[in-house]
Amino acid sequence: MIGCSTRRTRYWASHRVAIGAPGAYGTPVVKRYTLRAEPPRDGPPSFRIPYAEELNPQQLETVTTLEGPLLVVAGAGSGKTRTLVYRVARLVESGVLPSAILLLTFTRRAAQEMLRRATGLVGGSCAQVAGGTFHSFAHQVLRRYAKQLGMSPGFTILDRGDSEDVMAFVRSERGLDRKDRRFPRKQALVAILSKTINRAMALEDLLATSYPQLLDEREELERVFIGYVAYKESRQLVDYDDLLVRLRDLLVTHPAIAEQLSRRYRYIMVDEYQDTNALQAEIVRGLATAHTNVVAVGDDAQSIYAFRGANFRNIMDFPAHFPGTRVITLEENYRSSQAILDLANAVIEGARERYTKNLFTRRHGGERPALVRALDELEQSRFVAQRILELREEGVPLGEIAVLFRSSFHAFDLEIELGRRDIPFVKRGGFRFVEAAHVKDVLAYLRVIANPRDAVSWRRILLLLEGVGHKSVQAIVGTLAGPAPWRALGERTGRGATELRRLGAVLTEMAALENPGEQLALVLTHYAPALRRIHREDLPKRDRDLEHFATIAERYREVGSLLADMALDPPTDSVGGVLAADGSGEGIVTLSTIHSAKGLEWHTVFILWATDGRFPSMYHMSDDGEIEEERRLMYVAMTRAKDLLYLTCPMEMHERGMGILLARPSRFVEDVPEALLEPIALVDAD
DNA sequence: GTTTACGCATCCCCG
DNA sequence: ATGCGTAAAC
Repeated sequence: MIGCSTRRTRYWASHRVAIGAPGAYGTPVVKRYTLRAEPPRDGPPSFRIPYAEELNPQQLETVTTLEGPLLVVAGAGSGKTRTLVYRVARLVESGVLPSAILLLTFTRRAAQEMLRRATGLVGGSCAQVAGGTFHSFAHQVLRRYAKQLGMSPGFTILDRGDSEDVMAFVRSERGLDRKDRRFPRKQALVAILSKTINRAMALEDLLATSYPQLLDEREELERVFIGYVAYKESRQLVDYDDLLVRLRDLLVTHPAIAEQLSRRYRYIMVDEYQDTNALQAEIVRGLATAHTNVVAVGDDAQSIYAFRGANFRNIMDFPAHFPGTRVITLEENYRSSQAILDLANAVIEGARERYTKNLFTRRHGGERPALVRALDELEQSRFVAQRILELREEGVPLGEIAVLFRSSFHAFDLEIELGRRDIPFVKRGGFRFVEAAHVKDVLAYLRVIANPRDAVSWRRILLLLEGVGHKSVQAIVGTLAGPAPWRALGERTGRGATELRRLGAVLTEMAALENPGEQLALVLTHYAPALRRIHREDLPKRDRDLEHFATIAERYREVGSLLADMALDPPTDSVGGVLAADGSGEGIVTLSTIHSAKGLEWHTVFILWATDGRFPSMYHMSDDGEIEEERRLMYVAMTRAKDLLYLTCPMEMHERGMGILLARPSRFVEDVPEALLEPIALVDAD
């Protein structure tokens, strides 16, 4: 059973009924037979790994407590990943089948990395361990049980841009896009709906607390959202939130399936628990019906995804949902020097709310973190680039250096400077290449083959045709039917008939192929003229992107998994500057948003734009909760550094519409005792 | 019905 | 600075 969550679940289920979803009524009563958990086995197992020698007492307790609910509050750099890796190894060494372990992480890369390390430890393969993000796990389960849910296994996953397209369509259908009618934009609509779902709030309550100016529009908003849900439902479209909602609903309305899943995954571990939301917490509870072997690992001081509906109080609530939870706290930091930790601790101590632990380290001393005041952004870039070159001279490999920032665009100028000085770097986070218009176009062709009812993609590829606009698209999409609707395209007459015939032909040819690489080759040939006609600027770059995409596609044997990965785990790295002539093995500099740097560490870390207004960002200074999240973000950024930490602070900010503003250092470092920071002023050589 | 040029608001973090 | 909706031109 779903335990203590039953009442709330019912509320949500009936809330869904209101917007046209199947309800939770008539749930059959299932008799339960509890199987004993494994192990115990006969006699104590013998372990190859000397756990007690390699782990501290708290880590050891985490690793050896195999049964029952466990909450691990793990501070930054406290060996959290290491502990999880050893726990997987311990389970396997204890005779648990790898396929009975479920490891839910924030990115798929994190899961893969942990399993790789666990495999190295136990000497056998941990590849059978189920792992990934909540979204990818939900996708797998929904595909497997699609039939019972009345879904096609080939359902299409909408990314945020797709969701916005659908929302814009529904919005204009209701005549809300006229200028005299003030109504939220598509991005805002998607954000509002998503928040009601991820925070489990009624629309009215969300509006009252977060969007009071929209209270008068409540009924119209509700109608738009109903339209949005209906549009998706009739076309086998599933957005990110649907993946979680449908998995949760599956667990509630199909107890037999929940039981089956729970018996299959006897050992569940959830990483980064502070960044899960109410819905994800409910999924965890729904999976733990046949047992309570759930480990939640997280750090309330590192919660940085509230904007996505995450709630760090999930951590505090965990013991209430799982009676008998053992709580273990990891407070020893193995990563950072004392000087860096002192600063980070001082920043987090300024928070309104007390967090659960204080970090300490045995790495006493260390160089004081520096606060570098630069005149403007150009000077900041010059300082960072020059300092990186000096560090390299001093023997710090480029791969051990990272530059972190609040927002992707904060690094634009630095990227130019690094390129000018031939410093190789990779940028993570921010704009992703699958979101570029030309890549989305190409993906749309593959998507209509996989799901012929995917109207979002149909609209996209039809609009590419010359002489076809919104009205014609509407008419054509209305006539599409059956399992291979592209066959009918050639039969249309009038404007754009030739183009449509060409499109019909290429889709027919594609449908006959199985291999994603071959399908894509056809698309690229077909798409080339449209690309040149529509996206005139940056042609060479766009060509390179598509080539890049082709090499990715060739790695897949099946289109469905290619499309799912592009939506759920898209490639984020875009290599800029000069590629490392990497005979040296010294790696390349990492440029990353702080969000994408979660869980990583470097010898030297630069934090750009530690300027009030940029960090904390101006858009997040209105309410206390948001400021607190910015503070935790700063804490996360600082605790990525092992030995050297530089905060750079340009004193001039260029703000849209306001010209140049004089600014102060971030309030988070201004409030800190002076002794913790080394102030540095920049002086020009000439 | 389709395309394009122009004024307006909006700029982040992400699966 | 860029992308959106809207109005006038093709």
